[in-house]
Amino acid sequence: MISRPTITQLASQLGVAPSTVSRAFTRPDLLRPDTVDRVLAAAKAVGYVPNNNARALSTGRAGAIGLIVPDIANPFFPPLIRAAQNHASAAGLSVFLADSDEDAEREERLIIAMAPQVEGLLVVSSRLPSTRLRELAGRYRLALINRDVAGTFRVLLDATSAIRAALNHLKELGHTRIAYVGGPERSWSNRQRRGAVEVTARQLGLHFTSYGVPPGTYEAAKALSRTVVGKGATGVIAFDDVLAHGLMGGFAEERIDVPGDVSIIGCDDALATQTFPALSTISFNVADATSAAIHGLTEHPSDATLPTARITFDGTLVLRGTTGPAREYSAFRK
Amino acid sequence: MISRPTITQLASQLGVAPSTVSRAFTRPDLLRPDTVDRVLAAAKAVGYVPNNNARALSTGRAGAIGLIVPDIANPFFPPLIRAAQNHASAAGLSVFLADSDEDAEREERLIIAMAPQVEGLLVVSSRLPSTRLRELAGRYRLALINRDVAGTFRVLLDATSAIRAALNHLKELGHTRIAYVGGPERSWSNRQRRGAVEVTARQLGLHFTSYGVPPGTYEAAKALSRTVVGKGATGVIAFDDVLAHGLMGGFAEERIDVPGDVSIIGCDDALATQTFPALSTISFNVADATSAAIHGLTEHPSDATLPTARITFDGTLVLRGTTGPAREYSAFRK
DNA sequence: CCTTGTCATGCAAACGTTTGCAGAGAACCA
DNA sequence: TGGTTCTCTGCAAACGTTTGCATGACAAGG
Repeated sequence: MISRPTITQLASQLGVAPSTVSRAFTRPDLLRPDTVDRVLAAAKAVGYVPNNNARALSTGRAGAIGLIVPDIANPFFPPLIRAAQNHASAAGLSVFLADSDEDAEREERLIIAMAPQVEGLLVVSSRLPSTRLRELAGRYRLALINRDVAGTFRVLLDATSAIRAALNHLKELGHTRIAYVGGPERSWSNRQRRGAVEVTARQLGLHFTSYGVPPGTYEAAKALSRTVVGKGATGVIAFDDVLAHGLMGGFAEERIDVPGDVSIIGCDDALATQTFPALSTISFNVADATSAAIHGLTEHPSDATLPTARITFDGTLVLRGTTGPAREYSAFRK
Repeated sequence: MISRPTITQLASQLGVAPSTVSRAFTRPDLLRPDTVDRVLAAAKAVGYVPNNNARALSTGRAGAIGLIVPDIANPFFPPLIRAAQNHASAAGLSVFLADSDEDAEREERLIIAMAPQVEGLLVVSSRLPSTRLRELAGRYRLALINRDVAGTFRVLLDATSAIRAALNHLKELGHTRIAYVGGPERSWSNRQRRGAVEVTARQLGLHFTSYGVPPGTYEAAKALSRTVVGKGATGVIAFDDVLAHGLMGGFAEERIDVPGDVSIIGCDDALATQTFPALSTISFNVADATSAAIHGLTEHPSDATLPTARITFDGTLVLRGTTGPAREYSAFRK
């Protein structure tokens, strides 16, 4: 910014060719070590920084990746964003972040606008229909996270086994009536988790009810809390920690004790211990998953779309303070 | 991506000059309307998207701004980030996001690395020393948010008047012993808020104590909660909602009732009603502040640093459920 | 019919890099 | 000494735009 030195100026100042300066940065192995030192020292002295745009234009590589999330305010995403930043910058890439605001059309516009400007796009928890996504993945370099579309490159956080552990745990505590409180309908994670709860409940002979909170907000979950417990569920699995937290907020207002009256397990481990009692939840290694996705983007030739791949990471059940022995069904019913 | 059409190809296909195609996008007023239509239609048909890098190289304008925040996971920032996205894209700019991780050195490295690649940098809640910041602002186009450094372009969320209102409110409720629980020491907001609480308390004849939770985390605040109330404060102002929430978590564990035993007011209005009882707090118009900062970046000639400016937005006290009449000091002391 | 002016478009240079190719020495070997 | 190989560096073209200037067409005015 503000008319910075160019490679040419630096070169003439040093009495070498521009290409030599360039190579000092990109292929130092081709130069005599002391030449490299000389160039680098001069560069530092005058504050030379390579112009990324010129570089991108010349090499055809953008030096950046895009990251699209449905809702940056959802606490699940910041750690993921941070991981993406770190892995990207380790690979010499910047990241463009965009928020689709849970809106499929906006998401698609973002993909189309960003894709040509970057080396690849990390699309997290896409709200687009699978067919559309497959089409886009055929045109652009997309790596999906938490969306299982056949024929694409995707990395998935799989809650299945952790949910099985969760329901086993609840059953051991004597719970027989289980509820699942779901989030956004377009969310693959939501459908996957609901399915896992349902089939596991059936296998274990537990009564299962499903609720939905499409907006996926704290408030909406809170508003639902009375219903959930009124129908007799004593063990509830929430789509994510935000909903779990919302349910707990509702319970608190209704003087329903957690875990005395009802046990609750969240998902994502995004709220850590910011809940009282501390939330039992399902934890994922988000950093590894993000790393895998970025590797997919960077390790494949940049002139083609990504290969088909399906990489999964299992979640683990972490028990904190919101699960406890079941109470008799009618004992606390208001 | 994946060998997209260039302006030249599109031009020869249409039988016009590349410059005509270029102008159809950038200066359509110079062309005959039907020419513009023809070009735009053809562009859409072949999926032509202007290459931002080439454009940036040619114009010298990067088409992007940078955004640096200390901790993306702090709920204060996502709404700000979102606002930045929206305002930037309205101005035809993308945004590069970076997280300094509360680390001053890392922040400086980020500024130096990003500044040359963007049209300007939004530095939010900087942790750098003022002198350093002033120096950087003299070299790069920086707009600071929530950091008051003379001689720079800065927009500030000013809590002073809201804090005065808060303390008046607490006094009316009968509170005489006020505590401030601060956050990161390098944070200007923290120092400003602490100062405001201190002078207002003095003016109102209230007993004032100050605490600090340098990491600024929920856990740290929670750990401090016993101390705060043990020393007799019945009214506490927290640096931000995260800390307020942490304190409430601690109080809940200690069976200290909010607002029965202690009243608490947060700041930032970032946790909305995600707390039980709903948190009284100080709310800011973050979107407007962000907009002002971005305007600063975009409305000034891009070949110079930003003019000195100091734009402030006042916060407003929003009372929800965490403030109530003071109890006798010893009445609930354990 | 000539001049002047306006409007729409084309030409070509420039933006700051990268990189294939070529050339200059130096070093080695016979 | 002459040839060969190697190492290092320079030259120049290319990447896809934008934009100042030039040009041609056409209309209006005299």
